[in-house]
Amino acid sequence: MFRQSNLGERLDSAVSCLSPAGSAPFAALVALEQIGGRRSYQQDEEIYGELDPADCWYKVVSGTVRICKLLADGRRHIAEFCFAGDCFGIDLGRERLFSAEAVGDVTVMRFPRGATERLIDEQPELARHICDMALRSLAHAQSRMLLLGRMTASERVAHFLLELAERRDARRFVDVPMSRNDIGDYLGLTIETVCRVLSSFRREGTIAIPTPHRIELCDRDALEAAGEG
Amino acid sequence: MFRQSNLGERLDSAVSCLSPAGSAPFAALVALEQIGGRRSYQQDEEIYGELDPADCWYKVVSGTVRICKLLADGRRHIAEFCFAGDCFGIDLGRERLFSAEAVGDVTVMRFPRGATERLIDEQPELARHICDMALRSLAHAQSRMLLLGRMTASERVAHFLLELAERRDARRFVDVPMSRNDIGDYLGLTIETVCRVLSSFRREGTIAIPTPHRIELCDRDALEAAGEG
DNA sequence: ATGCCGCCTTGATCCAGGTCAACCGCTGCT
DNA sequence: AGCAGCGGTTGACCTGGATCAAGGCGGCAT
Repeated sequence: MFRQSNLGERLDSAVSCLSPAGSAPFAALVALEQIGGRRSYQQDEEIYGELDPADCWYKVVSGTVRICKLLADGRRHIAEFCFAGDCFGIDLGRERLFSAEAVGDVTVMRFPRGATERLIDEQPELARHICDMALRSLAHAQSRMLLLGRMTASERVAHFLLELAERRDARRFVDVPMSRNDIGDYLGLTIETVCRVLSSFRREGTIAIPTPHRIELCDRDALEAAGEG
Repeated sequence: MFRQSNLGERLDSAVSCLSPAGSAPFAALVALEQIGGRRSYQQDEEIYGELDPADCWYKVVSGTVRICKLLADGRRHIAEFCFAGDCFGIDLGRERLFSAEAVGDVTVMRFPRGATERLIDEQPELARHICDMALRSLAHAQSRMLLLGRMTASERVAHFLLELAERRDARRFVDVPMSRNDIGDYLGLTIETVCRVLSSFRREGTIAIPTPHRIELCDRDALEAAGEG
């Protein structure tokens, strides 16, 4: 639908972190690059917090970002992980509803909202592209709702590993930049349950865990079977 | 941001069922109405099924629609309920990932996808409006993920009642067109748990249940407290 | 090197919500 | 009227995953 751009990076995401269609029109993307500024964050540094003004959006250059929310009683929910090429922080309201934090060291491009809206007015194709990304994210959010609402712990973890492998273009060895705690909060499980499921997959020979942050998919079929009834 | 339209109906939704911003530009909406056709469905009739071609989208005129997915083993997940004014079936792919069914008797407007895309090309403002709707739905999907991933049964049901009241503009008496089963599949609970939580709210005087499909919110504060820690 | 600290892993126990089952009450059919 | 069927409600019991607790292990500072 859209002409292939040579900027190379995808405009991925999901819920205020939009997922990639094809590529946006070349001219629009070049113009976008003009208004963005580069910025880096250390491990666990906050990129923005809940209730901060939502006056800009971001694209991950390198590293991993988590989009999350903390409830009053300490429960935490991670809405999304964003990897290199993914966009996040595209919100409608004036204030952030979620916070964004660096999982490891992270570099991002930062785009002011005002300039982007002006750009959209000049280049209507851009609106269509963002619309596309939003709809794609919506579909992703849908499948996550299904996962959170109706899937068992094993199904969630299997699904997570496969998603991770796909999004990071990994065939056999997947590196897992986030902590077990982060995984738990992303999947609606506790850290202990995540560990136990991973261990049981390992015992069954489905995966190997050379280090906690590197997982080998030994039997992808078994994983896919575990990921969906 | 957008001029108020006098078409009266909102373009609501969430995940392939988009939520309302303000109103789209008048001219664009008038043009939209031109290409739509009206159609009615009986209770539990399928409007479209999974894997059907996604060649059109819909707007609810009257009644309630459920957007859902059935897993192989019979587990069902309801992604969204759509009420009068809400849009649904705006998908990116060629095939439906979810099905849409009439909760009760339903009347919808049906819009061909091709004609809509041509209209968007002519009226770029429309793309921006759809983008807006998609982002709004994304925010809604986010909060549902939090609910499904991290909230207790009581919190889910309280949240559901408040959401229902708000979306249907009800102050004290909320009518509940869907079955307990539908509610369970929407909230990631069983029918029995939904019943039990409703009964416990009733026992505490938070709500009254004159009929199964009509609920009185007697103590909204208590409900709001139950809906969020 | 050594000791501390944070993250991961594993085991033991608990409980919220699922499962199974009975029954109620309404509706529609004979 | 009588009865069958279906959705809703309630009770008894079970279980998957949470919670609580105890190490293990690697990295880093002293």
